[in-house]
Formats: sequence, C-alpha cells, structure tokens
Amino acid sequence: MFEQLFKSIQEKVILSEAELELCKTFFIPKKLRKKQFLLQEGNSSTYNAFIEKGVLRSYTVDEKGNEHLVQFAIEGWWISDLYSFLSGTVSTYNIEAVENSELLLLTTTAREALMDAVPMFERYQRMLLQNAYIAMQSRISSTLTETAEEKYIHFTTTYPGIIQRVPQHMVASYLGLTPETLSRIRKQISLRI
Amino acid sequence: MFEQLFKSIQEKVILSEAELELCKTFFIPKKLRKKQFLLQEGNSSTYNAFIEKGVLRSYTVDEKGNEHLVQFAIEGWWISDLYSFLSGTVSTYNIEAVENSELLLLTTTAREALMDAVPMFERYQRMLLQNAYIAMQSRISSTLTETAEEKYIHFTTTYPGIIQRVPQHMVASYLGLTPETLSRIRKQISLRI
DNA sequence: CGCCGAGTTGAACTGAATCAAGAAACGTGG
DNA sequence: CCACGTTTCTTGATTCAGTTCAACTCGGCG
Repeated sequence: MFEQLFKSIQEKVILSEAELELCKTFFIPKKLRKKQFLLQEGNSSTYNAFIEKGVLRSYTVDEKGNEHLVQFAIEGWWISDLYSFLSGTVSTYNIEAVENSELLLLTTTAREALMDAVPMFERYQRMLLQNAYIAMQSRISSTLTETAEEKYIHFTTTYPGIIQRVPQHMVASYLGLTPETLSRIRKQISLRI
Repeated sequence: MFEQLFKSIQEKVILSEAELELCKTFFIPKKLRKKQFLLQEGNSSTYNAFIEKGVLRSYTVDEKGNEHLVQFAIEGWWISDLYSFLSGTVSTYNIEAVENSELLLLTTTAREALMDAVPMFERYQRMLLQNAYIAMQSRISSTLTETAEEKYIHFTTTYPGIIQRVPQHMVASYLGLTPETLSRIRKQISLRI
C-alpha cells in the first residue's frame, strides 16, 4: 500500500523506519473506481491525495458545459484542490478517477499534525511544491509561446506515461484544444513521418 | 530596508525579534535601475529575490524575438527562476526591473542555511509556495476557460496595483495577446460603459 | 526640436473552433 | 459470446477570434 509514497518521500528526504511507520498512521487508504469522484465542484476539499495506483484528473466545467482539464496525476503524484483544501472554501474543481485507483488521503489537520510530528515531512512537502510550481511555470510558458502542435509534442515527450492511459479528448482539454483539432494535428504529424 | 520582508514573514509565521535579526544576515541588499537585469537567459540563476520596492518581470524570448511574460512581481513578492536556482542549470528566463527597484537577495546556500537556522523560515517558504502554486493553477484555468476580454478583466480585478505601473504591451504579453488586440479590447470595454 | 517608444486604428489573413455526420472501439448485460 | 448502447475518434464545411502588417498619433526626453 505505502510503497509509492515511501519511494516518493525517500527521493526527497531521509526518514527513519520509525518515522515512516509513524507517517502511515496519518493517512486514510481509499479506493476509487473509474469515473468516481474524489471531489466534486461545490463541495469543500477535505483531502490531499497521494496516488499509489491509477490515474486521476482535475477539471473545471464552464457555463457551456465544456470541461477544462487543469491537472493529470498518476502513481507517485499528489492531487487536490489546494486552495479549497487550505482555505476551507468550496471548490470550483472536480477531481475524478480516470482509471480504478488507490489513494492515500491526508486531511488538513492530519497534514499539519504530521508536519509537527515529523519535521522532515514538511521539507518533503516544500520540495514537492517547488517541483509542482516549476512544472506549472513551464506549462504557462508553453501556452504562451507554442503552437497547438508544439504543445502536443511537448506534452507527449514530457509525460509519455500519461498519453497511453487517458482518452485523447482529455489531452486535448489539458492543452486547451478541441478534440477535433487534436485529432487533425495527430493526423498531420503521422503524415509527415 | 527589511520592512516588507518582515511584514511578509509575519503574515505567515511567528518569529522572535532575535530570529528576525538573524534572518537579516542571510540577505544581500541590491538596487536595480529600470531595465537592468537580475538574471539574463543563458546565465545560471544564483539568487532568490524578495522585492522591497519596485516592479520586476520575468519573460522568455522566442525565435521570432517576441517576448512572453511569465510573471510580474511587486513589493512583497518573491521572484526567481526557481528551476535554475534549485538545479543550477542555465536559465531560459530573463528577469528585469520595470521600475527602479530595491531587492533582498538570497543565494541557494544562504537559503538552505537560513532554513536550518530558523526552521519557521522553511514553513514560511512552504506557505509562499502553496500560494504561488494556487495562483498559477488559477492562471492556467483562466487561460483554458476565458476569452481574451475575460482574461483582461480578470487580470485587472486580481492585480489592480500592477496595471497602473507597467506598460500595456507587457500586460498583453502576460495575457498571451498582441498589443493591438489588447488595445482593441480596452476600446470595446470603454465604449460599453 | 526631432526622435523614439507606446499606443491606436484599419484591412486582410489564418489557426483553431464550431457544427454536423459517420466510423471505430469498448464494455455490459443478456 | 454476441448485440446494443455509449463513448471516443475522425473527417468535412463553415465561421470567427485574434494575428499580422502597415500607417498614423501622441507624449516624453535628450
């Protein structure tokens, strides 16, 4: 159950066996079947989720009913609506399983308690945030500078593991394109090879 | 000199007078005149900068020579190329003063030493990162869902303090628009009022 | 006084969206 | 294991938001 989490932690900081065991007690395991929600828009986000297995996505829905994919997350990643999680306000995001998934949940209070109990866990969280922030900045930069085709190629090379596991229209939504446009772009690329 | 920084820290965590004084010793004060660079593309980013006074911007330049604004930052904000700063790799961003500015610089090693000397500084940094991450996520969401006009209005209401202090073409670049388009959008809005 | 960067306006163009229809792949229950 | 509905992907025709290119105005500063 905790393999992926421990691997993720030990890539960033050094914890003793006892500390790792202590960590375990703060998490709530949870299984999610494909299409089930971890969080629905209009609810308050009470969990920070670590993914042991599976794929999740976080998205918004606009007035016209179009979905806009804000984030993908697979094994070894964290996902949550951090704003709602930290402020306690109602969320504007939906978080849903794309595949059957296994999660480890951390409530707001459990997270704080864990950071107090295991100070290195706070460092681990800070380092995760740094990486997430850098990835976000790179995504912003990509949306500002790249054409639709460049964005797609950039995505496939950056996240080769995700492409095979999620429907193409979700990738389109992540890239800010319509499914039709992404389909045409893929055709263009295939014709050129 | 340290007023803004202390204010920023004390909004997030509680430090003793002695700890605040200790913090001071890790920073290097630096003044930057308008159009001077804190970091130029191709160099390695050695500083994490806190802005005591002024406005900076961080941007990339594409093959065609167009600038793409990745971030604005004013008094009380931090700015750096976190990726280059943390990894030691060469930066693809330029960071430049938009107005004459006063900064407090933290080197990679000074930052680590400060977090070890004052553990609450690490918490402060983590909380900053959380907020920055949330703001980024909201910006991504905005680029995915909003029209050019909505993005502009969103920006003016979210950062009213920035609009008056930076040239309009920089705002256009931040929003992923051409200066001409932003000019037309502003005209549209003014005609409707 | 003259120049230069910033902003505005117009006209033509284009990349991607929209609308519509059909084909392929999937999975669920009988 | 097949049949049927659903979801996913593709293709074509048309539209449109925003870009590009070019010319002009305005204000500030050396």
